[in-house]
Amino acid sequence: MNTTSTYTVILETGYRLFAEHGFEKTSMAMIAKEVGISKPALYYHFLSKEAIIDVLFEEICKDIGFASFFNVQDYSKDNFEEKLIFDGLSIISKQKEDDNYSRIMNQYQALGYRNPKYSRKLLDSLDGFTVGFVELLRHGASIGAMADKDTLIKAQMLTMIIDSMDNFMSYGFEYGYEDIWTKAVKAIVLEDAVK
Amino acid sequence: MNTTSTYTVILETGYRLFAEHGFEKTSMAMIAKEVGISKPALYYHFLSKEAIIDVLFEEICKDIGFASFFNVQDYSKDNFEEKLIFDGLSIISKQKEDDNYSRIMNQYQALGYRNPKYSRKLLDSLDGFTVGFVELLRHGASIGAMADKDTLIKAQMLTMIIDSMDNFMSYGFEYGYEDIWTKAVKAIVLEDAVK
DNA sequence: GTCTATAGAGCGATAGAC
DNA sequence: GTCTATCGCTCTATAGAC
Repeated sequence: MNTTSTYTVILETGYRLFAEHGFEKTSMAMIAKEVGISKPALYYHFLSKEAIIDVLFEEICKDIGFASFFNVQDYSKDNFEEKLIFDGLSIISKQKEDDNYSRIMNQYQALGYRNPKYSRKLLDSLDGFTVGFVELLRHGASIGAMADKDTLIKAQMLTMIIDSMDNFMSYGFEYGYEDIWTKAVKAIVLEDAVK
Repeated sequence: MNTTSTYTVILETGYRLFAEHGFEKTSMAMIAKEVGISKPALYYHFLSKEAIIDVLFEEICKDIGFASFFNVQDYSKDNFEEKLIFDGLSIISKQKEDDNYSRIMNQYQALGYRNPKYSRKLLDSLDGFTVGFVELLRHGASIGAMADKDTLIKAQMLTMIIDSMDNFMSYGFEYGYEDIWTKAVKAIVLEDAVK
């Protein structure tokens, strides 16, 4: 695929400008100017502004699946806790590389409040994490790495913490993310020594 | 104070319309029409659209302090864990009463990405929660209700979970919030039996 | 404090030529 | 596939009367 086609340049430019100024304050004229073409040329490639926003959304959603970060089959009794911590931290690392990501997602979340077309995919993505964590924790229980208890609640908790870390990081909040994730995982894996 | 003055009606109407349609898609004409006055009358009360948004932000920020939900002096050794769970759940309850709240905050977050005027207060608010939790956990340690260890990390974790629950709830995610919060608190209070 | 009327700018999108 | 020119609309904000 030609990754320097006008089509692709438009998408990359749109991603950057949308993140920087927001969907509404980024006009088609701004995108066209930044790409170096005229407005009608932009409309030749995309039927509307919404079309650009939607195609970008599709592309982003492809990359944020649970399976991109966690591979259940690699988890053994010996490395379970350690690997769960490591894979979670890899999400944090990826996040640090792209400042624009959270800004864009914040806007798709806003769109989702008013249009189920966007909320459905966001919910699916988060649900994928929860389902993935459930599977992972069940696997952990089956190999004796942790207790088989409250798996759904634990999975939901991990999902929320992952999502929240993204959020806080994008806002420049200087939290001890590595320590928080580590503590959360340890609390969940080691749980049930008490109560 | 006259709570049915035009000024107040404008703020209440703005809050509702901004939550429903977003800042950008809510025009001054829409607000004026909904309030039942003309556009210039609206401009008599507020110098600009941004002024309405800013005054609303001030009002909202007043209500979301840590101290509104947690009172450190009420926590004793006997009720510590139970009360921490209860007060956290009271935030969830409040959240459930106002669908508009998270939608509005999502937008102030978006504004904060591009204007420190908004991000500063949001960061202060979250920081207030972290500082409050640190104080609360230190108090818990001093009265022997929990271990005096990793207090900052624990406080940050609780802050993130509270914030994330708000977020997920507003999106209609049917999570076991009560159970998640309860488990998080227990994990933090009971921690250090191991490691 | 509220109105009618309007200025002035920017927007998404298109016509039609090349 | 790209251009110049422009349409039609909506927006924030104001002038000036009452």
